[in-house]
Amino acid sequence: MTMDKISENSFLQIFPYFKKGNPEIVGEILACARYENLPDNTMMQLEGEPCDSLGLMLSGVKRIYKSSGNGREITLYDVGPGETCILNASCILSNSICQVNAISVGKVSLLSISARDFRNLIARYEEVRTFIFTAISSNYASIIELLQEVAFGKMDERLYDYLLEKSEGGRLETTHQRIADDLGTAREVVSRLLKEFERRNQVRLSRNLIELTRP
Amino acid sequence: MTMDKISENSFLQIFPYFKKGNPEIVGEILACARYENLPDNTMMQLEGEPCDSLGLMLSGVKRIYKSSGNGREITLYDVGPGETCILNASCILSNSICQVNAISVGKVSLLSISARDFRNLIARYEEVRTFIFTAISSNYASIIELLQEVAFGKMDERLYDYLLEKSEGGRLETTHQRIADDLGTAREVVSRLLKEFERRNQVRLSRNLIELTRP
DNA sequence: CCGCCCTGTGTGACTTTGTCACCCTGCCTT
DNA sequence: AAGGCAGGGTGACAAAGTCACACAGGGCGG
Repeated sequence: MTMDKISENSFLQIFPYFKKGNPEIVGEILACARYENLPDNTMMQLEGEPCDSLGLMLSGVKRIYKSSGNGREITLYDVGPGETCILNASCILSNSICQVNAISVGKVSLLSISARDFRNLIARYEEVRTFIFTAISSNYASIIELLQEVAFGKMDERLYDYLLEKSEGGRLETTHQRIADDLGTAREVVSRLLKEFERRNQVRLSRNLIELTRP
Repeated sequence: MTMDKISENSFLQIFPYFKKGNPEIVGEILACARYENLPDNTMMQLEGEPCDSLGLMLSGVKRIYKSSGNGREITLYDVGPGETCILNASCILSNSICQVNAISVGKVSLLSISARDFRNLIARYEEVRTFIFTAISSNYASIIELLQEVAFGKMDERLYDYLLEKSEGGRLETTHQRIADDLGTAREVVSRLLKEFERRNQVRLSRNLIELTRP
């Protein structure tokens, strides 16, 4: 699906929030938005750079993460279709520097709105403000939960929860490194714990694949 | 200073942000706010309870923290005079349940605005929205920084930075437990590291007191 | 004034997690 | 066929969290 436009209808499918409320908003948004297609693994934001635009995700996933500076990473959250990255918005509204990195996971399509247009929209439409406020709240909640997990959680539980959440039909195709980068730990730790799970017959391991024995 | 009212002028001293912009706002805020005085160590928010009002801090400090459920705690941030707790605001705006605990550190005075009145103010005044958006951004930044520290930081560095930040004239009157609760670690860890610092002549320790030798 | 108690602190032993330094395997390329 | 490389395994040690006590000193009731 390579296109360079999107209809009001398909936009409303993905962002149903805007169905209620002033219908002219959607027109305004589409008028100032630029449609973008990105391949897998494309950097979308860089720590330390200013944010010049806000992205409304149409399809695919944008992973927001932080780097440790010496090889480790941690995923803060994912932004999926119908969502927008709150740190991105917050960065624009406060005219500050981006604190995190963002990268596409798989192919991504999005509507990009310039910082100026976004400030304009938010000043003019109550609905846009509420949309952002709602996103902020739910995002805040997930960040606090992550912080709590990192501060107090045990790695084995966090890993097992991760497997349950990410696997489909008891299967998860990924690498240990990828998991470590999501959880904010080291690859060796993930490998060790997975091996331990295998000894307890909770999983079966092979290259690029983890199978849960009782999903 | 025990009073049950506050003048527009003193309000503007503490919240200079509202000096520019529509002057009627301050009147509106004061009209719907209730003045409150709280003693030290008073619970101001409880995890799991709904937020019924927003607090504008006038004096003192409100500590926002999370508990692990088995004895440990971590301080997310402090809210001082001229600030308002963003999680509090976010909770009201999204009509959700409070995720964190808040407690007064020392005597506190504040203006309390009911959830309804706050929603009203934010709907009507651009300035109020900007005030909140700005607070959100800076608060977000501090939470992300904390998360990064917790995920990747070394405890000895975090502790030393804490001592530098919290001490006045090279002195810090507090208990090891208090420090541990701020940093999100165990008391024993703090005690051990401080002892280590003492062996290296970086600090002198006595009951309820830590002195930096080269502040 | 004495003994008790309670808060704050010190410490050893053990577990969990992170780090470092390798190694092996199987697949892909040349 | 040889070499390179991504993914994974492992041992050894360091850093941090947990558990179980021990001890000190200040305050207080008797």
